[in-house]
Amino acid sequence: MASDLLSRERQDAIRAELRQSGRVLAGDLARAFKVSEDTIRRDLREMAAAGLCERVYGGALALPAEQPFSVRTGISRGRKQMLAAAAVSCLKDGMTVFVDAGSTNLAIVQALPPGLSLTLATNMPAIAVAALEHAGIEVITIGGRIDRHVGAAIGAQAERDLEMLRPDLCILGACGLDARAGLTGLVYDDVAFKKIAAARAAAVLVACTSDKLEAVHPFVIANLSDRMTLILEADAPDAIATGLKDTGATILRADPVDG
Amino acid sequence: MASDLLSRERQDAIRAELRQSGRVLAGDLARAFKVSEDTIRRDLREMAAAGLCERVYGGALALPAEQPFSVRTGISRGRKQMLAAAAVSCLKDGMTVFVDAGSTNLAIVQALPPGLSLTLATNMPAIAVAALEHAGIEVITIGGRIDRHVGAAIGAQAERDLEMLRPDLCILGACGLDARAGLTGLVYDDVAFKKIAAARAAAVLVACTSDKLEAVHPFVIANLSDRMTLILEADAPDAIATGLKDTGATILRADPVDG
DNA sequence: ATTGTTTATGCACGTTCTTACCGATTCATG
DNA sequence: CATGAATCGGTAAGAACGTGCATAAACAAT
Repeated sequence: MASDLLSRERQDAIRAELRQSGRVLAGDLARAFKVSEDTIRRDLREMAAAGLCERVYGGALALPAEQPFSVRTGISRGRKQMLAAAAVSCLKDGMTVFVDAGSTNLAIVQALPPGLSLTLATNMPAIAVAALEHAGIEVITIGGRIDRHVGAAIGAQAERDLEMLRPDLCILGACGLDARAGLTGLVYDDVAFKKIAAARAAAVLVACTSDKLEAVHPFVIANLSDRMTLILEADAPDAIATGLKDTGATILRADPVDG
Repeated sequence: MASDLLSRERQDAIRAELRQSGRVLAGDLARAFKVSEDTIRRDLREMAAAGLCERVYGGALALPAEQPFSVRTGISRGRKQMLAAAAVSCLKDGMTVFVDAGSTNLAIVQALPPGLSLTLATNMPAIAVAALEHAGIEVITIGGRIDRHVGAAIGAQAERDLEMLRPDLCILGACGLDARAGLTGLVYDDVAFKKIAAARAAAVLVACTSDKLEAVHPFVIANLSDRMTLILEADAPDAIATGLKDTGATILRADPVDG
């Protein structure tokens, strides 16, 4: 390994190693980069703080890409459940629906009532697995390279597969939702995919937890329009809701009672 | 098993083992990880405190909730686990592997050791989800209509996706395995897909529970040849094993001991 | 050029973590 | 109830850790 790296380069190299083998040891890295273990520890601490790895005693581990679902799903499962219930009301027998990646969308699919018959396409394996639990659903997967961060297929192959579909409804996973900026996302390839998916559907539905409201991310998925239905949580501020409604989108509130 | 694991990694490995076989013994784990039983006991205590397992005298049990998988997987879980361990020994870092549908193959993917870096393609969403649990694996899905009976994408679109791959190894799910009839299957579309998958790979591996031995189904996937490796259970009759070996295939026996 | 500021690094220190060993206790089983 | 295995709590050694501080390099402003 090279010896004279900038700290940023070193961290990138650590990230690469982490991606490859899933784990790094502080001592090994210090020897490889010919710096003190203190420096490595500082790097690992920073990377952990930035959410790039999990710091453990002795080194660091790559965080399981599954974290978005197992952890995030667990944290706010109750709230997502309510969003899901509201989303289900927009589905009708016989519809063809494309379901984008995201833990909220996974909750929606899990919450589908038995007996509903749909054709459901998705690029996220976990959603496909959940959909297969329901007897009435015809499942179609969009293939391609799975992005660990998103947990779903995105990229050229996935976009090509998408072109076989003209769904009645596209259920998009949101990263940021803002009346002016529209629907925005963090990961470029993911956004590119969502954009195509949204464009091909007759209607678009976004179920959005309150923490995503008024968030603006660097890449634009779509502007809000009357083609869109937004499902907000019961506690979403009225001011924001009316602001969103002014864009022409349909606003649904998740029912606060039960869970 | 690797010897020099971080404590967190060890606990993750225990969790994986717990997910698959449902139970672990303190003594076995101590031997497998080459640490004292005290250390294992401390791990199990912590995991139990964190609600990740149930501590019992002698080891620990998986929580009932941790077994969300299909009925078929559960039936012969222990035996599949042993087949999986043998199959893992055929995989090497950097390989590109296509993994066909099947509960045995799902067990294989779940049993992959942490740190192994592979490119893994599959047509079965549940396998993709399992593969994403492993940090070092690049996952590619084959899209298409999901056959409910098979639990994976088969049909025209899936076969088209397959043409982008030239895997080093194809891990096939078997329905019937017989020295004369070769590898056979019940579902026509599924067989057609498997046939293409097998033809495109440099080598083919089949992990086969004993109940599939000498079974002959209506559709032929492939004849046995020296391109094939067959993994049999420890209790498979020797007569059948030698019969299979005469076709030129490599025969591996799943080790009955250890876990 | 010089001065001050920021950043990266290494070192020293006390602290925390992990582990193995030991003794006392509890448990499963005949 | 007797016995051996499994368990728990405590302890000690050694590794890993974080913090504070000093040094050095990079950079901006004067």
